[in-house]
Amino acid sequence: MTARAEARDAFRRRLIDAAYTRLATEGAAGLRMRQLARDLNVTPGALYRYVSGRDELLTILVIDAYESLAETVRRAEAGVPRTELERRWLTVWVTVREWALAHRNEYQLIYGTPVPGYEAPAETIAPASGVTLLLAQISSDLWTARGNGAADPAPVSLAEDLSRIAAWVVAHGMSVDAPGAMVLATVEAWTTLLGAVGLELGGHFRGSIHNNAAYIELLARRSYAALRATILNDRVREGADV
Amino acid sequence: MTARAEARDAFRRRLIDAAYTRLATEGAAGLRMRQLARDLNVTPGALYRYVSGRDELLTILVIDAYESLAETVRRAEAGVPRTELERRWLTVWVTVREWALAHRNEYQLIYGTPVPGYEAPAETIAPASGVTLLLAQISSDLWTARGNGAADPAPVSLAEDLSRIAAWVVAHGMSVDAPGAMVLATVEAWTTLLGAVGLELGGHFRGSIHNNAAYIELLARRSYAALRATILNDRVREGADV
DNA sequence: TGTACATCAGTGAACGCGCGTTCACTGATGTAC
DNA sequence: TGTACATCAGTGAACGCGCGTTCACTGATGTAC
Repeated sequence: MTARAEARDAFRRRLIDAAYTRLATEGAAGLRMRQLARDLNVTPGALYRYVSGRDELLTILVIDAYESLAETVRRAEAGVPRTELERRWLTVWVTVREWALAHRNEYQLIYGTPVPGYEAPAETIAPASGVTLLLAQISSDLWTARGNGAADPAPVSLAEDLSRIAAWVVAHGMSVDAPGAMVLATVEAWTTLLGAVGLELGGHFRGSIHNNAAYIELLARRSYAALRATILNDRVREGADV
Repeated sequence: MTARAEARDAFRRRLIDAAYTRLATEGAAGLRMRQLARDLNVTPGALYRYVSGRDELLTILVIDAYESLAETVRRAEAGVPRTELERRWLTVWVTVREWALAHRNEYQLIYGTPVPGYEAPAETIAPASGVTLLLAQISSDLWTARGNGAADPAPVSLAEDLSRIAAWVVAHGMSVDAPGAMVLATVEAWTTLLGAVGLELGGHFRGSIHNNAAYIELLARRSYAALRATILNDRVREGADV
C-alpha cells in the first residue's frame, strides 16, 4: 500500500470522525461541510476528494448509528445466559434506552424527524434491523422453548404484513412457525420501546414519569409477559408466572 | 376598534397563517423570517412589528399544533356515546394517527426531534396535555364504572411518579383513587400510541407493517384490554371479554 | 538508479445563494384640544 | 370641524454572518521504462 493510499484512508477516517463529533455535539443540522473543513484545517473543496457531498456523509453516519446501536445492544444481550429469556429481553430494552441517552443526536438522526432534503438510500435499510432482529430472536427462542401449535389468532387484516415479516424472519434463520399473535407482540414491543425512548428524549414525560429507568423496565416486563401470554398453551400450562 | 388596530390583528393572523403553511409544506426548517416576508409581500423588518422573532413564531405554532391535535381528537371522541368506553379509546388512537398523517410536519414539530436552537417555553406545557387528558378521562371512567378497591400493585420505584400523576389527575377533576397499575397502563398506552405514529411517519415499518390502520387498531384494542386487566376485580368478575 | 510522465491532494477563489435582526426614516393614521 | 402633534406601520439599506459546490491550478507522490 502506497503512502498516498494510506494517507487517503487516514484522512477519510478523520473526516468521518469529525462528522461524527459534530453530529454528537450539534445534531444533524450542525453537520456542515465548511465547518468540517475548518475542524480539519483544510479548504472546503478538499473534502470533495473523499466524499461526494453532504448527503454521502449523512448516509455514512446513519449507517454508523444503526450499527453502533445494534452492536451495543448485541454485546449486552450476549452477556446474558441464553436460557434466561426474560433477562435477555429486559437487557435489550434497557440497553437501547441507555444508548439513546448517551447518543441523543445519533438516535434522533435515525429515529427522529427526517433530515429535510435528505432521503436515506437503500443501503441504510439492512443496518436498521439490528435491534428488531434481537427481539425477534428472543421471541423465537421463547417459541422454540415453550410454544406449540395453538395460539391466539391474529387479525386477518394483518395477514399480509405477517407473511412479509415471516419471510424476513426465515431469511435470518429463525423458526418460521411462531404464531402471528406472537410476531405482532414482538412488533408491538419494538413500537413501545422506541415510543418510550423517543418521548423521554423529547422531554414529554416532564409532568409524569421521571424515573424513566424504572419505567422502561416496567414496560419491558409487561411486554415480555404479553409475549408469553400469546402462547396459548403456555398460558394454560403454567399461568402467568416467570 | 380603530382601523389601524383591525389591520394589525388581520396582518398578525396572516403572518401566523403564512407560518403555518410554510411549516406544513416545508417543516420547521422552512420557517424563515425572510421567506415569510416574501410570502406576505412585505420587507423582512416589518415582521418585527408583529412578532419578537422566529422563536415566538415557533412557540405560536407549537401551541397551535398541540391545540389542533387535541381539538381534533376531542371532537371525534365526543361523538362516541359515553358508555362505550372501548370505542372511545379506539377513537382516540385512530384519530391521533389520522391527524398525524394529515399534519406530518406539525406532528414532528411537537413530537419529533427538538428544533435546534429553540427551547419550548413554559406556555407550551399546558396545551401539550390534551390527548393524555382524554386517555386519562376514559381510563378514569372505566375505573368509576367497574373498578373497586383491589388491583395489581404498582412498582415502588414509580410511587413518586404516580403521585405526581395523581395530583395532575385531581387537578383536572377526575377520580383520584384509580390504582397505580391502571394509571401506568394509561401512560403505557400513550407511549405505544406515539411510538406507533412516530415510527410510521419515519418510515420504519417499511419491511414489516404496511396496513398501519389495522395495526394501530390492534394496538388500541390490546392496550384497552390491558387497561381492563389491571382492574383485578373486574378480571375476576368477568374474565377478559368486552 | 534515474528520468519522464501521470496521477492526484489540496489551495484559493469564486458562484450564487441564503439567513435573522437592527435602525433611521417616511408617510399615513389617530388623538386632543 | 380643523389644526397640531403623537403614534406607529412599513421601507430600504445595512450588518455580519453562513452555506454547498465547482474549478483552474500548484506541487508533491507514484509509476514505467
